[in-house]
Amino acid sequence: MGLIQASRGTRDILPDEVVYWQQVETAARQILGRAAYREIRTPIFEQTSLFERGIGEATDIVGKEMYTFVDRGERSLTLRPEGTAGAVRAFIEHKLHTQGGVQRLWYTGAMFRYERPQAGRQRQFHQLGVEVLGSADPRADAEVIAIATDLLQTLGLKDCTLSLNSVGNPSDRQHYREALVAYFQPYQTQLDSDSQERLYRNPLRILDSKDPRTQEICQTAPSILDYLGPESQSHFQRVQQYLTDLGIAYQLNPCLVRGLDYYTHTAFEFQTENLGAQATVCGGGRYDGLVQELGGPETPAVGWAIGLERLILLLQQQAQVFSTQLDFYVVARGEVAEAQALCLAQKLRQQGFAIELDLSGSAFGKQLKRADRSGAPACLIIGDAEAEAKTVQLKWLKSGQQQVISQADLLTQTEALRQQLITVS
RNA sequence: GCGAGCGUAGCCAAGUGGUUAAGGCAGAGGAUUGUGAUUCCUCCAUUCGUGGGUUCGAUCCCCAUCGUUCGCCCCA
Repeated sequence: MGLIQASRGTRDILPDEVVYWQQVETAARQILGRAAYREIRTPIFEQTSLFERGIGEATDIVGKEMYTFVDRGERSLTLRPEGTAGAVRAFIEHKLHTQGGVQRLWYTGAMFRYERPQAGRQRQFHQLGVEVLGSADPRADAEVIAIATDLLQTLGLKDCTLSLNSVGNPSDRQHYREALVAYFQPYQTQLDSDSQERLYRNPLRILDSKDPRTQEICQTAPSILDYLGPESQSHFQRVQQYLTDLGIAYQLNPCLVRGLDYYTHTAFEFQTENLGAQATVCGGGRYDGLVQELGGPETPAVGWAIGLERLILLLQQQAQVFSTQLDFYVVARGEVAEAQALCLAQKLRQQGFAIELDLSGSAFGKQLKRADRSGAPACLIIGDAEAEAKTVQLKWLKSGQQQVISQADLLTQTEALRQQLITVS
């Protein structure tokens, strides 16, 4: 019918759903604030080369998923596909390292990847992420994981498991990569076609193939954990020890590899079985080389990102209801009464009450029905008689009890009103 | 980028190559001109995502397109 719809892979978040988003944002602000993380807001688009260098030319994100365009000044720009590159660029550009010590940052916002939409996967989606810049201490790894755990738990997320791995430093990984290629080569023809292609380009990826025969072959493949040098091993051991000290359960998964080139040492994911193929709710790890790669000083770093659409899908599945709580629903009929209702509603709002004013002008019966459905514990009724006497009928919807009170008293006895609202609910 | 399924009102849906496209929820009005439940009555898709084709005739069959869902790839 020619109506313009939201573009493919984008969607509107309507008021009923926004309450979930606010719930997440409020919890995040509180938890991150307590841990001395500070919010950073970076641009939605960046120079294309930032992502090419930061994420890695060989990755799918850079290879086929970026929203890249040329602007009127002939610059190649890209809508950010993830948040880390921009945050690190800002860190370097504004020389935040000169502020000394460790920088703890967090961000939230829209990200863009050109992919086939699926449940829990869109072209415009939202992440909430943290980055700790300037610490190589394994306690930093443990801290970010603990904060993610805390946030997910606070939101009441169930059935979410933490997978943990180490991908070592670049030299460990190089040795491991060679060993893997050597192991897989004899099986080359038995691997699924995707994995055959990955054999030389990105052999680590073969490990998380979903093809049954490939998985079988992977069972006896060499483990990255046997290729970690002493330093990497010690780092990984300490991360695990700290998690145990924190009482955080995790599962070692030597097949866990991250998609982006910049990861080193710790890699982790929070996964669920309730999202179909999109199992990862939160993914992160350490990226000691990225800051330098982007032209900054040598700066170890660790962080994670939560996919908010996925998180909120899970919260909705758990049927948690967060409704905006109304205190009074105001109903009026008649010209004078309607004017009084308008003013009374506004004055009560100024006193801190949450008020919905019925604007329909329809019969009291209809207005009362709406009052009932609004979820407000009580309603205020003003008709001709009340308008004349400058009073209001205060009706408690649960009990049906009703009392007459003067409009002036209503505004001065706010403490008593508040008490009544509390006892009723 | 590849493979498969789906698209009938705000929501959930039945339906058939043949004049008027079930039903339910929600919504509006009324019975009740000042009080929430229940009940009852009335209204609520000139049209079946969009465009084209086949046909005397298409919501139904065919093609294309858009959207969506599931899987692969990949990722949050």
